[in-house]
Amino acid sequence: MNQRSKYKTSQRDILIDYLKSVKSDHVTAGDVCEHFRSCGANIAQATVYRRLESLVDEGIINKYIIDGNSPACFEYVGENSHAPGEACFHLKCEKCGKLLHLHCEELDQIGGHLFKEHGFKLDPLRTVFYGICDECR
Amino acid sequence: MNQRSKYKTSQRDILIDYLKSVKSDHVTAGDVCEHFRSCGANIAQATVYRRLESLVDEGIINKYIIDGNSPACFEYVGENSHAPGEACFHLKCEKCGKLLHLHCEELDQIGGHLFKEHGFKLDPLRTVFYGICDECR
DNA sequence: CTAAGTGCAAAATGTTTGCATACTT
DNA sequence: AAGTATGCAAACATTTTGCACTTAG
Repeated sequence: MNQRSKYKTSQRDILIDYLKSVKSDHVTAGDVCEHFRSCGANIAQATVYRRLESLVDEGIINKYIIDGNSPACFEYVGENSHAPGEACFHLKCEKCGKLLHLHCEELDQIGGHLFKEHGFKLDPLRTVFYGICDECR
Repeated sequence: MNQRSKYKTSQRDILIDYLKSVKSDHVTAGDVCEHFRSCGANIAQATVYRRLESLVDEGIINKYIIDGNSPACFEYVGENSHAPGEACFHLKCEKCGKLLHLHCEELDQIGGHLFKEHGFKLDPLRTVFYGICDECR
């Protein structure tokens, strides 16, 4: 953690551009590598993982760990970001595997509650709610 | 999923006994293997993983995926269980790594809210809240 | 020039699988 | 006897690492 990039390399730029271009889609490190392989941008897998990690630390992208055995996924959230309003909750259906994004005022409050009552500063970006979605019931 | 055990084997019993004996502690599959290795109970790693998975499906133990890169951990919750009152929330500190258990009325309501407003049936056993704990701030 | 980033291939980690054998029912 | 579980080792998938080389500042 806290491994922010210090040099501006072409690989870093290309990576950001790609993430920006698929904005709001969640892509895995594998997806990114695959994309670069197919479009001829030769960026090593290790670099993808390393840069992805540092971009997370810089707040340019978010990392979501949806479930232990599938790869983590990443999402562009903006270079001048940390706009707290942008954060959305993630609901993962245990049945169909779908990942739902949810903006909800009321849910926002649980962060405040956890903080005030339990001294716990919730990180909505890392937190995923598991359950069964509407369609699957 | 849904791979409940059909035969009652000695390995299954020994596994349950062990999980019961460390009740309320979270142990990883690795911990379990290690324990069996050191105490002479020769149970293969594959069996540990297979039985752990089926015990989860039977509701005898719970599985928590704390974060993508560390192993999942398991906790005994009882053979005649599924007592809904037992469910507690899990808070994971991203800094010190501590895993906190939390019983909270108010939090219980978010399940109801998600269900009524968003048609999502929350599974509190699988859901882990990430953030920074009291001590680490 | 120096610190940081890159690519490659190899290692590490946690979990799953194929298959022959052994155990439950 | 039929069906399931076990043990072993090998396979997997994702992510990390070591090291020589290149690049940005």
